[in-house]
Amino acid sequence: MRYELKSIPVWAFLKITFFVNLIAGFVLGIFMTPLVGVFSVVLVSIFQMQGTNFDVSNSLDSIIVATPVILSFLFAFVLTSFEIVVVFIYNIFASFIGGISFVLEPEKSTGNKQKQSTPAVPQKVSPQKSDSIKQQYKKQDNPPPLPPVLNKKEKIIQKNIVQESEIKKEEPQQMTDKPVRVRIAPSPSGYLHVGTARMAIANFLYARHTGGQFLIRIENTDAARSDDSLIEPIISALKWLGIESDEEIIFQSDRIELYEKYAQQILKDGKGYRCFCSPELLAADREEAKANKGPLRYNRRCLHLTQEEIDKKIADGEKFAIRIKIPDGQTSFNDIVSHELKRDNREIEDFIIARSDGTATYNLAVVIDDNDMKISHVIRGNDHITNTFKQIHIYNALGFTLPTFGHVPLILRPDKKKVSKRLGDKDVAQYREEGILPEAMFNFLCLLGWSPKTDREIYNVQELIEIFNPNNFNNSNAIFNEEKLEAFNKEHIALKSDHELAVLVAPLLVEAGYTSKYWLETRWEYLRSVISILKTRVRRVSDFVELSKYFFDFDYSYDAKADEKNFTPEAIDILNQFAERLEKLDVYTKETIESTLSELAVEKDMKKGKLIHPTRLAVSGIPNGPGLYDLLFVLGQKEVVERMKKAAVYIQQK
RNA sequence: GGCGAUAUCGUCUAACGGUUAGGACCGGCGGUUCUCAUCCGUCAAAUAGGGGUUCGAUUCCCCUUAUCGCUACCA
Repeated sequence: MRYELKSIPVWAFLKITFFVNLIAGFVLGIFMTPLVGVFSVVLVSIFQMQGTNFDVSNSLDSIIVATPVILSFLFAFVLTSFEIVVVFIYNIFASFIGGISFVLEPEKSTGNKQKQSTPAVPQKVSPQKSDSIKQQYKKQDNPPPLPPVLNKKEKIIQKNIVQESEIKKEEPQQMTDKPVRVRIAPSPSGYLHVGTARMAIANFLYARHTGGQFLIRIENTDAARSDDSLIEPIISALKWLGIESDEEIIFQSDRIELYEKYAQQILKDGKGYRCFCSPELLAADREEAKANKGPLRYNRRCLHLTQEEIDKKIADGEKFAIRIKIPDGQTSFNDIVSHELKRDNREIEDFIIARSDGTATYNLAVVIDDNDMKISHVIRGNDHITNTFKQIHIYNALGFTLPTFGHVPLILRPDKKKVSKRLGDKDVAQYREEGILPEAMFNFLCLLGWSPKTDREIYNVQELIEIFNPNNFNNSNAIFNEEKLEAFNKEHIALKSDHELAVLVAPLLVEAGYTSKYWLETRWEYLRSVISILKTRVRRVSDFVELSKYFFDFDYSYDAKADEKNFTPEAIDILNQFAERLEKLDVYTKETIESTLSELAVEKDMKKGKLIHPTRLAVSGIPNGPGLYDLLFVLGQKEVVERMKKAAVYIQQK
C-alpha cells in the first residue's frame, strides 16, 4: 500500500472539530448537569452532617459549594481537548490513506475502474529496460550516440521506467488456477478487419504474458455465408501482425457431427425442445411484436406441445429446429473487463441451437469448441454480451464448466459505427499495401481501448507482452483514427534500421517501375543510403517510392515553379563552375562537398542559398528534399556532375 | 420498442475522493536548418446536464440526456 500526504484545508479541519464538539457539548450537557446537581447535594449534605453550616457570604464556603461545578468544567475542558486531538489524528490518518471509509469498506471502491484490483498475472518486466528504449531497437548500421542532454521523449521514457517499476511492486495475483488458453475465432465471411485483429492481439498478448496458449478457430458453420477462400487471407493477415496459432487451427466445418450429437443430448435431457415454427411464422411474430411495441422474443409456442402433437408433426414430415429451454431466474457472471453482468432470464429467449437441417448454430458450436479446446478465458468484443448469457445456459445444459469471460469495448469507425466489412471497412492487409508497418498496427490497435497507464505510447511487441494486463481495458468504445495510426507508423519507421526498410521498399520500387530487382541487388548500399536520408520525411513505407523517384529515374523534369525561380541566367555559371570543382575533387565526401561550396560562395560573394537552390533543382528536379550535401554525396560524384551540366544546358536553351 | 453497456480536449487516453485536470495525435505560433522534413520550445483545446453523499466529487450513488451494442434456423 502506498501512502501519500494530502493537505486538508484548515477550515475543513475547524468545521469537523466544531461539529464534533457540538455533539460532545450536547452529550456533556445531558449527562453532566444532573450529575453535578447530585454531586453538589451530596457534598453539602456531608458537610451538614458533620455540623457545618454554610454561609454563602463566606468565600471559603462558596468555593466548597462551587467545587462540583468547577470540576465539571474541568472535565468538559479535558474531554473537549481530547475530541480535538482525536479529530486531528483522524485527519492526519485520513490524509494519508484517503479516508477511513477505505479501511472500513474497501469493497465500495472496486467499482472504480479496478483501481484497487491487482494485475491478473505476474508482471514480468525485464530489468535491462533501463537502457534507452530507442537504443534497443537500433540496428548495427545505425549506431545512435545517446545525446548527453535528454530530449523530451527520452525524459518521458525514463519517467515511465520509474512508473513501471512502481507497478511491479504490487502483489501479483493469479486470476484463475487454470492454465491460460485463449483463442480468436474469426468467421470467413469477410476479410480480417481491425476489430477482429484487435481482439486477436489482446488474446495473443494475454497468452504470451501468462505463458499460456493462443489458438485460432475458424467459425464456418454457416455454409451459405462462409467462403473458404477467405480463410487463407485472414490467417496470413494475422501472420503479418506476428500472430499465429500455437496449435493446429480448428475448423468448425470438420466438427458438424459432434455438434449434432450434443444438440440431441440437450433434447434428450429435456433441456431443449423441438420447434416446428417456420421461419415465415417467426418473422410474422416479430412483426406483430414490433407493432405492439413488445419485446422481440420467441413466444414459446412449441414449448407446450404434447407428445402426441409432436409425434404427429414428425409423422407428417414437418421440419423442426431445436431450441434450448431457458429456466426461470437470473443469470450473472463476472467479467474481467466490465464487472458483474446480470440479466433476468425472461430477457433471454429460447434460442435455436440446431437448425431444421440438423446443423448447429453459432452459440452451440462455440460452447462445444471452447470446452473441447479447454479455453480458460474468452476475451471478445462486448457485442457478444448477449451471446454470453445465452452460452452460459448451454454450458449449464451440457454440464460444462464456465470459462472466465472478458468483454472488451468495441472499435468504432469515425462515424461511430461498429467496424464491419459490410460498411466497407478496410481489410488489415490493405493497410499493409498502404505502407503501414505491422509493428505500428499492432502497437496502435493494442493501445486503442487499452492503456499501459503511462505517458508512453510507442512499444514493441515484446514490451507489450511484458506489460499487458486485461484489467487495463477502457470501458468505453474507441474510434479508429487513421491519422493517429500514421503517427505510430512514423515512429516505428524511425525505429527500423535502414536495411530493414530497404528490404521493404525494394519490391515497391520495382513494382513502380523505377528500377529492377537486379539493379537494386547490385547497388544495395546505394538504396540503403537513399533510405537513410529520406527516413525522416516519411509517414508510410510507400512514401519512400514517390520521394526517391529521382534517385532511380534519370529522366526527370524540373518543377515548373522552382524552375522559374531558381534557374535564372546567372545559375548557368554557378552550376557549371560548381560542377567543375566537384568533378576535380579527389576525395568526394560530405565535408569536401560542403567546403567546395563554401569556397565558391566566398569567391562569388554570394549567400550559400544562391548556390544551393539551383543545384538542388538541377540534381533532383524538385525544390525540397534532404540536405544538399547528403543529397550530392548519395547521388555520387559522376552522376551529380552530369546532372548539373545537363541542367546548365537546359537553362541556356530555354 | 425491449434489454444492456458507456460517457474527460476534435481523436486516443492519464489522474488512492484533495493536481494549475497530465500525455499523445491533429491544429496555431516560434526556434534550429540551404528547402521540405526531423528535432526542440510554446499556445489552444475536456470532466454531458441535474440532484445526492462528503469538509471536499472527474472519481461514489441516483435521475435525465446522448452514444454504442444486442434484439436471426448470421457469426
